[in-house]
Amino acid sequence: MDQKAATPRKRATIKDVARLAGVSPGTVSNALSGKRRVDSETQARITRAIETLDYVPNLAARGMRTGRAGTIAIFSSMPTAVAAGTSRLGFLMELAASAAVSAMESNTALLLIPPIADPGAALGTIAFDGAILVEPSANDPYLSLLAARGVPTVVIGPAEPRATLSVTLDYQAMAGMLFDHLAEGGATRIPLVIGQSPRASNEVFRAVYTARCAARGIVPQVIALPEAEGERGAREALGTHIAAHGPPDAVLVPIDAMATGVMAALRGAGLDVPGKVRVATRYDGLRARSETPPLTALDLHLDRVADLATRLLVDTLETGTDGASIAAPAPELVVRLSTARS
Amino acid sequence: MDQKAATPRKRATIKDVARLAGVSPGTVSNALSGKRRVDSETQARITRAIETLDYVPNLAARGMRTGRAGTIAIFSSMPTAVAAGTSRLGFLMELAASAAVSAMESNTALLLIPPIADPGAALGTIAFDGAILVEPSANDPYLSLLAARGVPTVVIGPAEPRATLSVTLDYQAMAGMLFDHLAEGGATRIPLVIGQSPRASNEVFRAVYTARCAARGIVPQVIALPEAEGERGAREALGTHIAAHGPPDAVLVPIDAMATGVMAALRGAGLDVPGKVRVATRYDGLRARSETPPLTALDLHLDRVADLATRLLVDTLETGTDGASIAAPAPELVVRLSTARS
DNA sequence: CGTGTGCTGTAAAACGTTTTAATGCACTAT
DNA sequence: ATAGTGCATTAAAACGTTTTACAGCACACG
Repeated sequence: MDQKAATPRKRATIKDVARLAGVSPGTVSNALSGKRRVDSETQARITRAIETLDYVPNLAARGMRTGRAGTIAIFSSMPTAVAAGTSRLGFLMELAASAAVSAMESNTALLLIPPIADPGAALGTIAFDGAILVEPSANDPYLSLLAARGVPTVVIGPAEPRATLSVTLDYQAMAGMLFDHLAEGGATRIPLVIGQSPRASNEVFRAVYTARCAARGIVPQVIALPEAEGERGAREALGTHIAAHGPPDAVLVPIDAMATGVMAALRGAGLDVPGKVRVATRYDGLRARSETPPLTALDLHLDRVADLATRLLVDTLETGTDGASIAAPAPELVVRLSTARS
Repeated sequence: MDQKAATPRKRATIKDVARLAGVSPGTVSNALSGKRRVDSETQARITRAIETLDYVPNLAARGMRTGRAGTIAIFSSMPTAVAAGTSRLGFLMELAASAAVSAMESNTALLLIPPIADPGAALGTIAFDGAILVEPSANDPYLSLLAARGVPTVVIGPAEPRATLSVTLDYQAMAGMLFDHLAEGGATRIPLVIGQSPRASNEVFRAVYTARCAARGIVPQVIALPEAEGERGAREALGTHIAAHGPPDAVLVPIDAMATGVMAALRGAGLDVPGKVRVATRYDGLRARSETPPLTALDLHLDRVADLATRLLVDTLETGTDGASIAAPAPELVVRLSTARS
């Protein structure tokens, strides 16, 4: 039964095809790419030759000539890789999955680049024509590296002055929707639990939060802590906060890892959700949904966001035009049990 | 402020480096790859030249010479792309995320290949050295295509005679663990809701199920339906089943989309989970966890599975040795509310 | 002295495409 | 007739590496 390993025949090249079809390699190339007309009769001979020889073009050679790799890369910056962990990964993966199919529709393949220790060195190892950068932080190392290498890059995230291409997420709207939803039940004690790093997301949420608090005449309670402490940090911080200031009516906690901590703290304090306290977070991912009760969150339409980003990128690559900035579709509130009306 | 677009300087080539360092291109190549010794003093001159010229190797050219693309691709076969949808996607993405970091550790990038309409054509468009194929179906088109192209492929899934490389998932163990867990409460009416396509997963689950039913002297109730009907199909099928045969004690429903349908049917019939009926599914993903109540499932250790597969693949690529088959780590039961003891 | 033997280095030949400039060739318009 | 105009095709030059075969040189060994 052991089939002898088929002779490792050298793969047919474009020259072989040309010879068999009785034309020059150049003509075969044109027939393949459609860059110039070739007579329909020779066209036919060529396709026949391709079939019989089972020819498949050598992409490295083509790439060398054209200077294109036929791939785009999706990055998540995330210097503190480990801390962010699965939750952030879900966000990225949702984008990646959609980007992959959009890219494929444009005859481009998607490279999934995990957070890496030495971006500078690694970038030289990977061939790609353009990049999608997900929620870069304040002054992200990737952004400068990619710019330095002259790689067209579309940023998914906050409006980023350094980026020529972007699909901008409206953190303002997100914060507003979540806050209003929590406040509309008449809540007056609504702490904001948030990361303290200088990401746009943190800053905007904080700003909107304080503004709306002021508008409603309720006193803001900002609990900022390092992202790295995530779940545990949020649990402890909210615990001591409750001890000091008494129980809240609601909690706005954009980062889902922290939301888990918040839920634990509330359970610990014997505060029923949503009975006593209503809770909402930002990203409607695995984490928000597997909480008990599941958390109200935002549908950010990440599939469409990824699709927009990918199309923008490949368009730019193809036309060579200069950048553009597209707004992401408006987020939608997904009301779950954690904010159910009593 | 508007910085004039930097002159689009042509990128430095290895020749430029050679010239500046006063050596031949060949020597630079050797210095870079370490394939041959080069004098430490010239080595130093070369690295200096590389830095001042900001040289970064042209990967297409290198790839053409070496015949290596520096990438591996991860595929999910899934001809019926849409039907499978998000749930299956989660499974794939979990693998992909881990594979991406493992690959990167081996200086390889991971291509995320979505299900595509015309695999045969598309494969010629993408450059990769090896492939990871996730749960290929009975006679998967990809498997033959990849084999025909001579691309080393590791299969994650059932033991697959056609594959020389694989990380095998133990469906037998999975089915056994889930069944025993459901049966151990003394349940005697335990329908199996399952897909009817000839995937190994379906077949093994069915076989184990009937065997264990026989062992316990309980009568098997197999409800097989097309995967494509997924959630809705399972809901309707279980509904009519209950009408005909009365309520079950437990339901074993490996495919998570169908599990959602099963939960709906049970709710419809007024059967409390886990009070009246206990339910378990296979993949512990978004879907299982966001069910109410969340479903007992299996932790398949997909991160380790992906890591094994990736390492196996790059090892094979590097050493050129022949295939091997590795067993995936044993699955672990994750007991959730859907099978809580009353 | 003559001959082997390491050690660094080089020149030049690939690798398989795409692209550029040129070549016929058949027409049409003058 | 002559010149001009497309059109389909071709020959050959790139593209930037790696690799192969060879050369020089110093040194040790007989």
